[in-house]
Amino acid sequence: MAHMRIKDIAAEAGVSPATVSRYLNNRPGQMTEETRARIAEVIERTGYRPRAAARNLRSSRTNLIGVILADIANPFSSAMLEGLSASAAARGCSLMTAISGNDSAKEAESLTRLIDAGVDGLVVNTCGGNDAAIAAAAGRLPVVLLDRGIEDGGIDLVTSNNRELVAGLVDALAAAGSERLCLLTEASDDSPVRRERAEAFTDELSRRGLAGEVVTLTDGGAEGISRLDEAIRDYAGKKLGLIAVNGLVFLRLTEALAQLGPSLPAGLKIATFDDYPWNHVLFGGVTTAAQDTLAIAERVVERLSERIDVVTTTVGEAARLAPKHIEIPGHIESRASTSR
Amino acid sequence: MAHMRIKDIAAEAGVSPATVSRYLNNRPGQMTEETRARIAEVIERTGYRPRAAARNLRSSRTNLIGVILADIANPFSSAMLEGLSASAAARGCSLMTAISGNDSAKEAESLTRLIDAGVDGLVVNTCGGNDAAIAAAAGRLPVVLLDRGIEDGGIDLVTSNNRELVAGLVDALAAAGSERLCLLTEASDDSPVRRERAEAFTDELSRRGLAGEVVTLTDGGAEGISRLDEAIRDYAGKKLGLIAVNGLVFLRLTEALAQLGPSLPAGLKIATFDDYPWNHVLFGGVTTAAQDTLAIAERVVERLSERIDVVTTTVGEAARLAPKHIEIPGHIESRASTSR
DNA sequence: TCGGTTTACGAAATCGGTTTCGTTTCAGCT
DNA sequence: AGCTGAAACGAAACCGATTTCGTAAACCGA
Repeated sequence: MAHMRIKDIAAEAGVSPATVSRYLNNRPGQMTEETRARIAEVIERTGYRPRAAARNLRSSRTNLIGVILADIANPFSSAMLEGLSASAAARGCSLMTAISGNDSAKEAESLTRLIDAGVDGLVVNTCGGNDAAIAAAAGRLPVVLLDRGIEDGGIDLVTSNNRELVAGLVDALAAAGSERLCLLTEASDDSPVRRERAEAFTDELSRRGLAGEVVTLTDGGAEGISRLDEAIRDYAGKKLGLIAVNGLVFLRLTEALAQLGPSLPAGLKIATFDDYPWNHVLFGGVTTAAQDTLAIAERVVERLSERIDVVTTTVGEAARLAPKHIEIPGHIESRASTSR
Repeated sequence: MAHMRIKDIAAEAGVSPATVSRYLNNRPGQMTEETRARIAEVIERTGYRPRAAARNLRSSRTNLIGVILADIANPFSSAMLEGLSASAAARGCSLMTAISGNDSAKEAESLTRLIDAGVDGLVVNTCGGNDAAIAAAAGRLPVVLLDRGIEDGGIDLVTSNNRELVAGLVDALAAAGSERLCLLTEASDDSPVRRERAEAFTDELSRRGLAGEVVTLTDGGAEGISRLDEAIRDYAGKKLGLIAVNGLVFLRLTEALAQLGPSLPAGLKIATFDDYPWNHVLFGGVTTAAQDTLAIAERVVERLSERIDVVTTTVGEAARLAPKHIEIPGHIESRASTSR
């Protein structure tokens, strides 16, 4: 037979389609061990697979999770995607992905495209500029924000414990003898993550009575680099410690320092966020605040599943889950760049 | 109204559901400019969005493209994903992604999960071990292989023009004065890509009358590195040139060379495949065979779309498209590591 | 003016599952 | 035996679009 339908299976097994459906979804309406076995045998023998579209239509459930990522070039994002994929698969769900490439318009378009496709829930690593649209989406279906929140609040958010990680890096630099610290950021990146890290940084400095500041590199290589040189010169002889607020800033920092020579100027210590592969290699190893991407992904999917279950179970508007900010601890990889 | 259905729109516009459907899919059966406008107005006003599941069921088309990636940590893969996402979106399709993590079992599972979900076609960057399953899948729906072919053949394959890229790297090294060349590979990687590059490498050497060989690093850091040291020592004083067969091998090479100092031993030249971000930084810039990931992605989606159209259009088994191997030219980024 | 095509559109079947609402059967209890 | 309640299952409605088929009106050339 070209295409088996549930009624064919039912006929073959001598039961009704309803019973086969119950079997497929192992529903509470129990069935005899014998009929169960008979249906199983027929399905096994014929290699029958239920048509997802039909199932989706009637049950208005797709087992699809939409994922919108801001920047897949960022290893954080790709690690996240792998984690999400695994966690979703473990729950029998597939991922529909869209990449916004840090373009708000594309992000908005992805939002509607995924919702129109009927995803059960949405994971959004927003690039910003769509707070209203995201809030609206969250009103229509479960949404969990990944790494970057939106102003509104009211939506679940899963991030690393940035304050702790910042403290860890400051620790490492201080222990390595740095007397003044700079947190390097980029002008173009005004994300909540960057802001949170910057705040935590200044808080941490004042808590410890350390000198330092947040240095924003303007975009466009040359200017940013000269700005950096300046910062380094300013502190020359004062045991400077640098923290790159993310992996991209760290790369730019590396390029800038390259002209000063392959190893760090005496007394200069470096640390960075995001555990990129090259962190093991550059400067003989850079001390890194590593995020636990797998754990983050797992929590995101877990949380989303909870919400999806609530939506499909609850009748009224009661029993809503209160929005949470879930923080996943990361850890510090101490490497050569902060050895004494 | 809670959920608008097409019949509601039809009633509101004073036409039949069939006409609204024609409007939604702008079908050949033309309609009056006036009714078109009336329908458009109602849809606009009500914010109606057709239910994808219903549409999928009836038309047995989902506008979904399944993507299975072997290793998302590889920047090649993430760049590819971004390209695929963009190309698919341009055709009104969404991506369903699965990450096999180079695990054959997961790949097989992803294969059936995506097919069951009803994707219109499949892009597979296989990790190997599922040739039969993939060939079977290709018999049931359009499949395009990405970067890695399978033995069978008979399935479309899109790759870079590896032979040309190998020749380009050999060129660069020869021009930089290298007298003996090594292509560094890893034992665990027995992919067709690696084999093709290795073949092209030896062909190219003999064509030019250059000395050299393929060196396979055994896996597990220590042993691989000692093997590399050996290779380097063997050729000491003979102007050695090294080519890393891919970005991961290059990273390991870098670690191994780190103990020899931050800059290259005199006379040692290096080049690598895959334009990773750190290639700009390490050794002051590494000459790289860069693949045109965007072009590859575009061709993959284009080819898949062709096949999908053929499937949904053609009645009989006639008019099949012959399988093709499409090669996309890349280019060589000359950097400091191969300057004279 | 009249047969023959198009064109614009509607009625109803259809896609293939799930879900609701019975109905039958049978064990357990009085 | 008669009653009750639960367990096992079937009949038929249903999800919301698309698609086929048919028809009335408009158009067109002779």
